[in-house]
Amino acid sequence: MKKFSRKRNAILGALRASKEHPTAEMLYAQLKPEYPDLSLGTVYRNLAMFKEEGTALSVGVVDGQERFDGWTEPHSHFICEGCGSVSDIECKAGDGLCEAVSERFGVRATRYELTFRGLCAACMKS
Amino acid sequence: MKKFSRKRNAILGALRASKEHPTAEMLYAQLKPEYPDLSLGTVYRNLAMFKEEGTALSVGVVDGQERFDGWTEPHSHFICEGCGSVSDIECKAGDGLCEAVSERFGVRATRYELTFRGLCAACMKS
DNA sequence: GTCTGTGCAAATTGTTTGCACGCAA
DNA sequence: TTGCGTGCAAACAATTTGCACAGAC
Repeated sequence: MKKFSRKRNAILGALRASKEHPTAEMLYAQLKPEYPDLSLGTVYRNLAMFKEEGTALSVGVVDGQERFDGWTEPHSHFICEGCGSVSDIECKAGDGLCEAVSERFGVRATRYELTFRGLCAACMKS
Repeated sequence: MKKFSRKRNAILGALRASKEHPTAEMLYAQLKPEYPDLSLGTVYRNLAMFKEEGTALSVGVVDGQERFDGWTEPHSHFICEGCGSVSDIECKAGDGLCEAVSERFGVRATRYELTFRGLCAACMKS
């Protein structure tokens, strides 16, 4: 039976409140002041749990660190190759895409990720 | 000035010949018999170089290991969450997508990745 | 009291790097 | 001969894990 935990709650809250698609370290750094005895391992453990149960999802690994997203509605992402920032992209391009792929390739595709790469507005200036 | 190297050539050849979107370790294991003095570091170094110059590209990190692709024409991927296999998906969905995203979000999107996830045919049976 | 959640630090693992030597130009 | 390419092993860094204790039920 899964029990309540104040820290787990705080981690999920911080993840959902963030728009920067944070890494485990970012969440840890952000929560550490309020929870001085928080441990990085706990952040990793809970993020893995969220991902497993679908409460959160992974945007992928950017510059060697996994980025997480607390917004689970279908949407796309833009990753800046200059500064590594990740932002949301509204893009309702592909309803029925999974069905089409599943049928055509003999698999069961349950979801897809559409990720754009390039330079963000800030990095375009430099 | 960049010089020719027999091993680099072999690595690129093996990558291009493979359909399994191999990891650095997979390529190393495959080439080791023919090149007994091949080193894993060399495989990593050359893959990084290929990625940098656009000769090859990264499919992303699957189960903690980066998967590479020697086929650089635009196409999509299917990743099986059961066995971690990666396969190509023909999908010419989005011409003009980058332009649309760039304009709408004020960034310069130069490419995008469309990745499906689910279960492959083999894993569906179990 | 029982059993899940956590801190802590050590262990693991994919990847990178420094250095001396090998090989292409 | 010049200098890039490589083997090797050590270094690194993100993540995982074992264990004893804390906190939720």
